[in-house]
Amino acid sequence: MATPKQGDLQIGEVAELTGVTQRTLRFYEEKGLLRPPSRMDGGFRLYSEEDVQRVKHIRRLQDLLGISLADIKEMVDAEEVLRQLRAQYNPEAAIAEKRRQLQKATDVTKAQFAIVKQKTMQMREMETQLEERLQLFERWRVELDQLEQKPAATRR
Amino acid sequence: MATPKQGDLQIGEVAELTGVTQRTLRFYEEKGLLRPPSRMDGGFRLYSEEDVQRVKHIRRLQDLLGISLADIKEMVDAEEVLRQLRAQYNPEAAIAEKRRQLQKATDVTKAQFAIVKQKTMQMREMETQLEERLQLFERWRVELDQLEQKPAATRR
DNA sequence: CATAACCTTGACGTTGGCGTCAGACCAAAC
DNA sequence: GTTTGGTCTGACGCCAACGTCAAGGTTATG
Repeated sequence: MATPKQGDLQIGEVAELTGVTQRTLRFYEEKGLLRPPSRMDGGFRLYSEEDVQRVKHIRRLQDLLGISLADIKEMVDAEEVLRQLRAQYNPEAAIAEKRRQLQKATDVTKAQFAIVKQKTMQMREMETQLEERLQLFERWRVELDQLEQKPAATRR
Repeated sequence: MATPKQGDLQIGEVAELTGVTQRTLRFYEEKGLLRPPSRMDGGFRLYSEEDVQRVKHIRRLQDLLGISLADIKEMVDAEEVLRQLRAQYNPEAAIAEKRRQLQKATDVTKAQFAIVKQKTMQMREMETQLEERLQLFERWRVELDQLEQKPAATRR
């Protein structure tokens, strides 16, 4: 943990890779959206590639779903459970506990899925609405063209 | 404008119909998202059914696209242009002006359409991701079931 | 006409999601 | 070892999108 392992990134690099500021990264950590990264001897944060992915994921959720960081925290927490499940998958102990965690992760994921699915549908509705409107505009444009043509034709 | 026309609604009713607070309605008016409604003699606001639709629309945009009210204002402004076009469609005067407005409305709508389309696609990506994850969970659950079954079987 | 229920305009408060310093410390290069 | 550049922890600032009084005017109801 003291020796900066290869592949680890400092906060500035992560900021550049993810497109957020350093302040934002510390803020996410503060709010529990990012697990506290390891540190160098001097105290500098050392992020993993996984952390980078997580930040990108958080931003996608923010941008796409437009939900609060608190809600996003719930989601990424569930994914943290997933990570843990994957990690200690071999140790046979506490199967009941694993089952519980798996159930929780499943529930959260299903909830997310429901939200996303509903939003997707509404978005597609809006998409077709806009498409229809564009067609309407096109018809109007044609009408305007004709209005401009006729007087010009009758004039000569 | 002084006589409360039938079908007009006071702010409280609009609030209930749309699910927003009165404060929010005044706030939207302040920010130019709602055109200032007519008033009763005493100064009470009188909204039309169209205003109600507009509020609902604004909320849909907020909820679905997760964009700022400033951006939403641009969108609904464009739709106001549309309304005007529809209203004064007969008067032949100023065809060039109408063409200009139509062009603007078309541009804005196309921009909206692009945004919505992109978001829709990304949402569908996320949808399939979540679906795959759920399937993974299901497989794990089955594995856990087997882990529980085997020791029970070898024990007897 | 009194009284309850609704509405008005300020004006200040709040929350989320960071931005922006300040002052100090750490790391890397010369 | 000193300079240069990245990073640290507070702490205050800021904007959007409202919430929440306060003090008063308006409208409907008995």
